[in-house]
Amino acid sequence: MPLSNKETPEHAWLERVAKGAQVCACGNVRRASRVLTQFYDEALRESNLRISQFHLLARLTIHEPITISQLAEKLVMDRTTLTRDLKVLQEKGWAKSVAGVDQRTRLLTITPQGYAKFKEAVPLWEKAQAQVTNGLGSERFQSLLVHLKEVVAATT
Amino acid sequence: MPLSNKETPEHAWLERVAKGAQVCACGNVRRASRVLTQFYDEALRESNLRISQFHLLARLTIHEPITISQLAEKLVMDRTTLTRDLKVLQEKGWAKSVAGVDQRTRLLTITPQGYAKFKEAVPLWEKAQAQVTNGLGSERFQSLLVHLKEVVAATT
DNA sequence: CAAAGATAGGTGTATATACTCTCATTTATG
DNA sequence: CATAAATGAGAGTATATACACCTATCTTTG
Repeated sequence: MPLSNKETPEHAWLERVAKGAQVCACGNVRRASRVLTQFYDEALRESNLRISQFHLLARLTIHEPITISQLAEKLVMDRTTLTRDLKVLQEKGWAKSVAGVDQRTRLLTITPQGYAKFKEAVPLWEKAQAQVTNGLGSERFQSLLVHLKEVVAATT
Repeated sequence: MPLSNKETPEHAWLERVAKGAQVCACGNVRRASRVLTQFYDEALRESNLRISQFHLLARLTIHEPITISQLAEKLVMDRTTLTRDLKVLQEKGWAKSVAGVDQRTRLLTITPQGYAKFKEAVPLWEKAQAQVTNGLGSERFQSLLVHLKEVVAATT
């Protein structure tokens, strides 16, 4: 009688390795990313803004006018991803882009409606952020931020 | 002469808040998720497996046979997302699903080709994982994992 | 200054993610 | 036992993400 998959030494080895993979740095960060994104998205729900869009508007507020490539670098995000994300913001009237002096570039700015939308979402974000920092405790939260920056620096 | 956007008290306040938003737990985790996903995807490139697919195969190895909802819960992932992710794995012949005794459920299993693909990617994953743990140092890496689990627990 | 190289950006394609709605099946209830 | 409530899963839609490839513009170099 042949061994079933679950009984082979091969499977036993694979299963042991697979359990080890549960400490994957990437897997754990991706899981946390899913959970936190849902948590913040829910908190911002009534503003009709997603947390990813909130982050973009915050960056535009600080850095406008800025080119797509420059903004992508600040967000450590692929340039073409940012192009698509910004398309949504532009369709909603929260951001716009005009050609720069260098005709190859597009200078991004936030619109008055974008400012208003960002301002509307700020207290909702603050509430969510407070829940997370209180849940972890200030010390562990600071530690998490530091470690995340370190892991980004170590793999960029 | 009217004030430009950048000169209004309103803008100054928004800019100050936007800078504060750079400590957003969600934003920092999402950024780390992008960076780590690219890093691990690049490491797994020659196996033609993405890190997300590697995680799914690892989970199937451990838990098969398992229903979609049960697996989604283990991954802290939306059920409908998992349905779509698994569709890709099934098209590539690495996983399959059959109806369970309860005719509403679909029982997921990994195929021999799925085992082979997972096994092929293991050394590539190990190398990437070692680079991250060495880059951070064992102590900080352990600390990061603990904090990520805490933040997931605090917001789930 | 014209041609080669470099740079900024967009498009095609594929995958990942989740919410809402719908359908099929199962379980609970009268 | 028939109907209502609950449950498991898929489809429609929208957004996020990035790689490979392409085009337009600018800069460098002969």
